[in-house]
Amino acid sequence: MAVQKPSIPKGTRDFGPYEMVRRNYIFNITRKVFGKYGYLPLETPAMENLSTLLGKYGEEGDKLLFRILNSGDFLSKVAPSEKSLLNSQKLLSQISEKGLKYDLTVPFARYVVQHRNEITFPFKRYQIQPVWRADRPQKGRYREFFQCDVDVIGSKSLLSEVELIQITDEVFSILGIDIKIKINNRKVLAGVAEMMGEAGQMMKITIAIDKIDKMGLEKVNEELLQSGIPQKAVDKLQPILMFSGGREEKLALLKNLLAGSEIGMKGVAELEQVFSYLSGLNIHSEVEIDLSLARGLNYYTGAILEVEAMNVKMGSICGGGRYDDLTGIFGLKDVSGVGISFGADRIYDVMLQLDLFPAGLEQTTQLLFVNFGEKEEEYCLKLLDGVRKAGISAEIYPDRVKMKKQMIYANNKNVKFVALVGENEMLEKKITLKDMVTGEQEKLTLDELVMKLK
RNA sequence: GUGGAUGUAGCUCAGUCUGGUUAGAGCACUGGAUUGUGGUUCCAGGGGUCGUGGGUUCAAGUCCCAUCUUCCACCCCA
Repeated sequence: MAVQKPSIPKGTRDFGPYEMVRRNYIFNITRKVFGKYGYLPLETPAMENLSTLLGKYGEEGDKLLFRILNSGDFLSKVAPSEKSLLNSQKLLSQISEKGLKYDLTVPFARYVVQHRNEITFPFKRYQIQPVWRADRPQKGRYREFFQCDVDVIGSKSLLSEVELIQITDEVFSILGIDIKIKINNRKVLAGVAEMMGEAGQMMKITIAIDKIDKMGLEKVNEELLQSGIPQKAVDKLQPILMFSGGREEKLALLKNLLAGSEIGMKGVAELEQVFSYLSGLNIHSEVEIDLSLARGLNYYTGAILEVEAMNVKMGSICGGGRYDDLTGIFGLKDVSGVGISFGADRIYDVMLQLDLFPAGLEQTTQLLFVNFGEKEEEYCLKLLDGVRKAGISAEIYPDRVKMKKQMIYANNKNVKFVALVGENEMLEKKITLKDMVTGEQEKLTLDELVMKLK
């Protein structure tokens, strides 16, 4: 058989020990903070039935789903008339019924509905797992990446929104990343569309607001007109497009503009309530109303959140929001949820760029016993046991090879101390301990060594 | 999905424009200087289907086409 060059699929990565200790550092911190706020862990399968996934993420999302081919002779059951390439959409639905999960929120909703009788509501869970998207990879975008989700489902209280902001603030403050939390509300966006007389065009309008910084007022207006929105409606949007000012002014402007829209006013009230709760708390990060924040996932109905890192160019590192009826599709009505998702891979990239990982994360072995030979091996094995029982991570070099090789091993692995036990030490019942940083060495008893390293 | 760049040793890259002996460097690796001492130094050595497939040519790492990979921008997103 010809030797083939090993490789992994586009947009996926191996995580070596260097990456893993740093990734675990992030995961451990998020887990700890989530737990502190009363969230419990959950895991769901890597794959879901396509019926669970399709239609939840918009048209774009459906395209980005990884589909899994049915097992066995998957073509045998397809009618010959549908095997033609022209029929690919129809064909696809018959040869594939499972897909890799696209996010953690939809499988979570599925779980909640399926287990509704075992769950005590409000249900607070966190979930740290990989998700897959068939996107074209680029900076900070992977086809397999990890999300750390926290959600609370079964409560409409805005305290949950506030709690998510607190969690976000705490996690990033521990990690050392300066962030800006951007908040908006789908009800406000719906109100804006309603006020323009274009209630159905909320997404189009929001995308246009989003482009104002990049393209400028004229181009945005042009694009709106081109996409079939009448001049009269576009005119009504101008105050928002041309707006500049702080949070208070923004809220005042919205109240004024959306006075005729019940849903819009509700959204504004929600925003105000959240900020009122926040005002009494000690939040380090900047929290800003961003009217251009839309978020593509079409299950959001209330607050929407996004986090971006300051001082570094990277897409959003967190995103989330409230979904009033995600469980409705699976047959459980009137259960509102809200959650936020931490993008572990982007957070990792940001921390690497800003050099925020603490030193010494990968040091595992504190002490290495050099292997001098058969008798020494046996003797060291007992010492090793004693050292480990004292809680010190230690190992013996498994092969009786040249000392130089063993020292290089210790050095490359960042082992802090090396124990040298040969004939002399065995007679004296001592251990020669070498400090790999200073190069100094001294003869100690086992007890003295344990005291020193503990 | 659209547009642009990229691919040469395990890694980072030179060589490609202007085709012509045996394709180079640094790092890493192996052995030695040093048989109980690593991280510094010195010496020696191994390692390449030049991403893959096709074409042009007396001759292709170098020119042409296709394809894949990675990266960047757009779209969208974590």
